[in-house]
Amino acid sequence: MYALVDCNNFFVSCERVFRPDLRDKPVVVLSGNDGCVVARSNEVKRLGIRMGVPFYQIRNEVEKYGIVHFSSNFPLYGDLSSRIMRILSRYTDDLQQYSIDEAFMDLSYMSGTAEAKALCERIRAEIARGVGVPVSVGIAPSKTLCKVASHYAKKYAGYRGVCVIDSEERRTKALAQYAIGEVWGIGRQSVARLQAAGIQTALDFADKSADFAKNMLRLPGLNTWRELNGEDCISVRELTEKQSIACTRTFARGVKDRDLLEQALCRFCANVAEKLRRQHSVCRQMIVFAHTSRFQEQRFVIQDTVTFHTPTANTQEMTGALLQVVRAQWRTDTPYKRAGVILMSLSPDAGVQQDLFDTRDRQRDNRLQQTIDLINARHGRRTIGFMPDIPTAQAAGLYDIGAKSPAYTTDIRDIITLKCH
DNA sequence: TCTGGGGTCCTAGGACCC
DNA sequence: TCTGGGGTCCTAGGACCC
Repeated sequence: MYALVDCNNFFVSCERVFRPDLRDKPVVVLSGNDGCVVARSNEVKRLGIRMGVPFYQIRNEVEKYGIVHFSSNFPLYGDLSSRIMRILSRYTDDLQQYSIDEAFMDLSYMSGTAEAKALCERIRAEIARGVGVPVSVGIAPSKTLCKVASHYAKKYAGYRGVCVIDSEERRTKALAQYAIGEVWGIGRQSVARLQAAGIQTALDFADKSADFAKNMLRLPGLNTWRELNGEDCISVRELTEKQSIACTRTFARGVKDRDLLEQALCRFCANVAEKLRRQHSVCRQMIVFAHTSRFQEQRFVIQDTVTFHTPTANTQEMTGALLQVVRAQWRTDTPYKRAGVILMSLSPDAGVQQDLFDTRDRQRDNRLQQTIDLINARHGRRTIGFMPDIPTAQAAGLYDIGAKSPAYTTDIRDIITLKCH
């Protein structure tokens, strides 16, 4: 038996924690450069504004209904998320965090679903009181059914935030009203194929044979089919050790200056390398890219995959390789709109295979890197680093973040002040 | 004019091995 | 003219997720 704890309209709810005046107002949170809508309050959902729609396309609605918008503030969301996860971890030995705003709790130690439901109601109240974010809970024997249950918990106020699927009758009733495209793991391509075969609801699919599911959608589809039929067979990888680490950005305006592009990429590189070291990994491959707008007819691309013979987590070494790529492929007068660094083929930093012909003094590199990390940990991020880097990305005009809320919980300068009279 | 970012898993096909 | 069988590993790309 699992419980899926899922935050309602997470980013919007985070903003509302410190802006209670917006609790019943229409609110959206936007992606980078205030490009697209990535979170909507219920009021906004009711207006029919779709997830992912470009913000400029809803200017009229924003004006008409007084929709309040925020640029995304990940330090805030990440911090509130970890507070919620900490609460959840007190009630299970096996907490599987699936994303920033949801986690599965293994509740098989509970005696029955009534007990589990009561516990989840308490957890829900504790999170509301301790963090201020509303959550919904779905309880069921498989993760896919938990997703279905949490959907109903959100949709119908009568559930008071906790919905349980614990009998054959409840399962079939829930799946019969559940559109196939809403099922976890069934995306657009799969929906098209299934609908062509006459399948409309989750129950239509669950009632077919295992062979049908496998032939239609391969192994992942078969697993979804099993889960819909109550079998627990999808595992969620622990979030702690990443398989790949990326930092990519779209620039508000095209970058035509090579120095500026190099500075931006070097900062991305410093970011990913830092994350890599924090999880005690090294990488063997690094993808570096920069390209022009994907909405333009003619596209120009800088892209290369660098392979490190000796896997590394050293910012200096990675930065050097990155600059070589940019300098080899750079075109003048090309407005690069998006760029990024992606690290792949990660492995633990203990037990790195040495290269007999390695020319770098890795022990020395590591001592320098550790010292830099130590200084930055003590005196703040990017107190020192490797050139080229940008002192402040905003100063360089690379991004638009006009409506970002303060870092209420992660920067002492942004802490709220209470005035008591 | 303006159109995000960061992940995972699976599969097919090629290179290579004996 | 005829041209094996059974594997592993790696990679690119697709599909999907939030």
